[in-house]
Amino acid sequence: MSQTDEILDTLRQRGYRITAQREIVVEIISEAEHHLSAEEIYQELETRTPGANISTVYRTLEVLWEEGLTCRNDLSEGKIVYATREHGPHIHLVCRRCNYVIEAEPEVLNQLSEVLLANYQFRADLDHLSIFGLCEQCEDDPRVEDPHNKQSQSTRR
Amino acid sequence: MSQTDEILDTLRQRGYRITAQREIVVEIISEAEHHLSAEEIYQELETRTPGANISTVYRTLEVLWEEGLTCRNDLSEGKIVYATREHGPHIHLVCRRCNYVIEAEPEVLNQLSEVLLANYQFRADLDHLSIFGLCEQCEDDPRVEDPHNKQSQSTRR
DNA sequence: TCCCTTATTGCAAATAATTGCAATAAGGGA
DNA sequence: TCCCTTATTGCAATTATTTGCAATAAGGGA
Repeated sequence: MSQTDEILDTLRQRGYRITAQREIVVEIISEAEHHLSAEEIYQELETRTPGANISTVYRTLEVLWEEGLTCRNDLSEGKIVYATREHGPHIHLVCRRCNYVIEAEPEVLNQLSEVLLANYQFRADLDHLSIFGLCEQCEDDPRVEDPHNKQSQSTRR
Repeated sequence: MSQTDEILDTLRQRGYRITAQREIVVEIISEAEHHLSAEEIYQELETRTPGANISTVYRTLEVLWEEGLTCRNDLSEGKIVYATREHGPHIHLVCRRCNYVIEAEPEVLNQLSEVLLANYQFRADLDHLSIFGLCEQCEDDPRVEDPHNKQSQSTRR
């Protein structure tokens, strides 16, 4: 069964109604090579079947995320991005200074996952986690001179 | 030296200008008992010195966060909330289904912190991390019946 | 297959957050 | 202390996301 159908089936089993809009949104995310913003998904939806509304896209994405069927990440791109949980998986180390994103192995979180479950009975979504912090370059930067580093910020890499 | 002055001093040392607006925003966050939204900070700023603009608040909060002087969290409250890093510290386990938040000990992340630094040269901000997932109740919920659980959702706890 | 219940949608309005730009003012140097 | 540079602000407009509500339609039952 395809990725798309698996997700739709899960939704159906959980009592959600399968609408044309939801089908296509799931299809778009499943087929995507990389993560997509709500706006991008809406644009693609428009080309496939015009007439839908972007609030439907937002609501569909919310359902998919709440049901654990997609991941949703703030990668400092100015908007939230979405992808299937099969995409990747990797955790995102996002530099809060230069916005550079390092993709890290999710295995580093295995122990944490167990601890949170054992100590807090919390089943954490750790594949695709976003963690903010400082990359090596920003950590080493002498802060006093050019603290905002506007020029090199965008072209640092 | 007070919390407020420490933060302002750090900003000054890093080349930022200390404006009246920034002073008060830092003061408000430092004195706060709990995390605050940008809007709440703006309201408080208005009572202390009217005339400032909320975009200044947003920009100040961005600087403070980028400089590692405050934490910024999405706790599923519909808006981002801010607090000093001294507040707490604790990590937030946010249930993606019922929005319940468990406050967990940051110590569970000690090992992760070391691994990220050693393997990726990334200095992660792990105190005050938000992690989404499922709480015990939502994990155990039979999904097929009443998947949205609207009634009990808000009153579950 | 048709009908009924009610989840879902489209729309418009509201809220949250960001941004461009001209005016202002912080802080270093003379 | 005054001046100059330029970071920061206020304002208005823009973008991102959410929400209330009436109309629509999915899916189960007769």
